[in-house]
Amino acid sequence: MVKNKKTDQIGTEATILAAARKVFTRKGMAGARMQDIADEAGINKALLHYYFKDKEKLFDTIFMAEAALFFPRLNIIFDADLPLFEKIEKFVDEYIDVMLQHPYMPWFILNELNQDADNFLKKVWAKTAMPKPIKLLQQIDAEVKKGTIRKVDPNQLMLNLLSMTIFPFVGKPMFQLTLRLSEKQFTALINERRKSVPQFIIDSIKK
Amino acid sequence: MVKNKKTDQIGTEATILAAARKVFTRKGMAGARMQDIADEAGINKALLHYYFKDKEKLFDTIFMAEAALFFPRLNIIFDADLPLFEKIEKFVDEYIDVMLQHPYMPWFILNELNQDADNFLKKVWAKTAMPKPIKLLQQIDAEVKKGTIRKVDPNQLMLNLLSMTIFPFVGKPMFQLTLRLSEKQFTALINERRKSVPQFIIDSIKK
DNA sequence: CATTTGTTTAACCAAATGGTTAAACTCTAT
DNA sequence: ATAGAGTTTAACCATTTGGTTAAACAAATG
Repeated sequence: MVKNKKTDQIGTEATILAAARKVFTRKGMAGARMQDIADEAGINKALLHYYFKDKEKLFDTIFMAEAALFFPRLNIIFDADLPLFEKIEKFVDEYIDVMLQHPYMPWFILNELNQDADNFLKKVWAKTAMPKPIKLLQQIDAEVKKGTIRKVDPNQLMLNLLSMTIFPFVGKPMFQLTLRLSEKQFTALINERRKSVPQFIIDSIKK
Repeated sequence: MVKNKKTDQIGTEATILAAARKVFTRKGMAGARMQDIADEAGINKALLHYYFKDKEKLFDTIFMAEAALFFPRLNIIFDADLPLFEKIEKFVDEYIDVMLQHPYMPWFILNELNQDADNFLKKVWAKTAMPKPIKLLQQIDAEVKKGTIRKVDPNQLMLNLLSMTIFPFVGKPMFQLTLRLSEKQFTALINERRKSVPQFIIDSIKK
């Protein structure tokens, strides 16, 4: 048996995965064409099926791998033993990190969730970890009761936090067009948000 | 020539459009099946094509009609002659209105923008009105300079405003699952946002 | 050199899908 | 009553697409 071929195997496999990710992100699962993926990867359809049995398998492979990256990290921060403000700062900063490295993921995930939430639940959140914001919600509630922050509905604050962190990635084309931002300008704006979003939130809720 | 048939014609056409909207929203343009739309509308494929030449035509009809509802309204608020805080309040309130009436639209629009921004530009924003937030941006800038609000980057504030207003609709399934909200609870939460979001923003930027 | 794995080429198949067609039936306005 | 619009039925066609297959080639390992 040959072993060193693995180098190439992994190379090709990675190429395919990257290509597929690109196409799936642009066109969605239904809109993506196996031929497009093969083209994007610079290989042919036969080889594509040599590596991945079928479209669904390919999709799931990508999706699960990426999803496994996203959600556990969420929970670690949610449950961390940190003061509220620090937790918010950390959340925004870390999540912008992950998203800058995988800018297509939010869209990917929302797409799946939107099309078949139940399936997503079984397929992804059963195997990785469903986001469990309870602890953070309780923490907010506690701070409100202690009177250390303004009276806010924890759910609303959570919605705001997630919206401001995630949405710019989902609505990127929209923002780029309406605010007339180049790629660089957009990334710069996003990076500023590591500071500006927590600042914005804290300014709003601190007494 | 018969004329009164129009009553039924409009009835059927509207039924088709509603059905198509539903299916397109769930499955996206590529994933939607004409047969599904026909079924959803309680008619047959032949009749579907009797009313709408092809899938693209049907899609565009829906899309343009809805988009024409969305964007002009945006600009009216952006350009309105109102104090900043009131403008923010009005924006959030009105947009939640439109979105509650057309909950699928944000997703629809983002989907299109994500798949082919250039095409969207030509097809939709050329014919309706591209969002032009300049005036609001300038207004924010002016307030900062006047010293009536905290020093904020207008672009960042704009991102925050749009994110908090739109994202809950886009991420609805995600929020419903993670926050364990029934349909009613979710709608209630959204409705509270008419007040809570402007409040949140104003609390953050007012001096 | 021979064997194995990776890869291409090119033809092919079956299923799904968008779209068409023609004939017949229903209803209603005139 | 009749003509035309709305509608159904059912068969049909062309194309796209996911996926397969077989033969041949490349490269490297043993």
